[in-house]
Amino acid sequence: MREARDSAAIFAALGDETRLRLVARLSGAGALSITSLTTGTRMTRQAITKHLHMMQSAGLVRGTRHGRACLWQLDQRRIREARQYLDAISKQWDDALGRLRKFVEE
Amino acid sequence: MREARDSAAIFAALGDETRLRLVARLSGAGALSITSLTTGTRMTRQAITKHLHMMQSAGLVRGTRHGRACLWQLDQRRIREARQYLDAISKQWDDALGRLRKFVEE
DNA sequence: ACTTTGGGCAACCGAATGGTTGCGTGTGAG
DNA sequence: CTCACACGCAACCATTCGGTTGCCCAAAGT
Repeated sequence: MREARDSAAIFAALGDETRLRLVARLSGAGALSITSLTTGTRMTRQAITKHLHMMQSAGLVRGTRHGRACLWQLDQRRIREARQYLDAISKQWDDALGRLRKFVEE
Repeated sequence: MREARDSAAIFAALGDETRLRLVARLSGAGALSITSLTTGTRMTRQAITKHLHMMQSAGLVRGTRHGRACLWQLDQRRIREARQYLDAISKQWDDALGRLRKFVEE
């Protein structure tokens, strides 16, 4: 199984309501600037910036300067990694249930 | 899409190395007591207890008293919910890419 | 009956989190 | 050129988090 530390970082990055909303928004819009991401959040631009940097250090998102704006977009690979981790957990769980059933039957 | 708050709680519960290890262990073993979960962690039993309670309040895990031991096991539904959330994000992302491509082509 | 063993509760602690404000800076629009 | 706009940086704050210690309780083992 994948290293627990890295996966934990991804999940931690997703484990905040504000950040999850940002991810949802980015997943539908492609790339957005910080100020446009700030509108509708009743939070400061700095708060959003912090969240974005946090997600970037987790590899969930990346931002590129474009003129005087800074456009941020998802990096979908990490999302896939997280999905795979959950898949592995589910599979292991199912296997364990299967073994248990087999054990009970014998 | 599902309420962001609940999903964030699930991801937050998964977003810690210790807890993720507990989940991995529980997914393979079925049901374990607190002390048996503590062995091999170089942490106090109380720390593990706190993590378990935290995960329980997120719906990830549930514990039932059994004699003087307390057995904890995964609740796989929340893991599925988390997977579905990530699936939705991925799908939305793919759709957005598709629209972008279409837009560029026209 | 006495002692181990598995666990709960509460207080305490340092460090990280989530958020704000204030100020400085480069870029682009008018 | 000038000014507004989008952003970065740093300090600061309250709260939460991850973890420990100490004490106590009840269930089992001997």
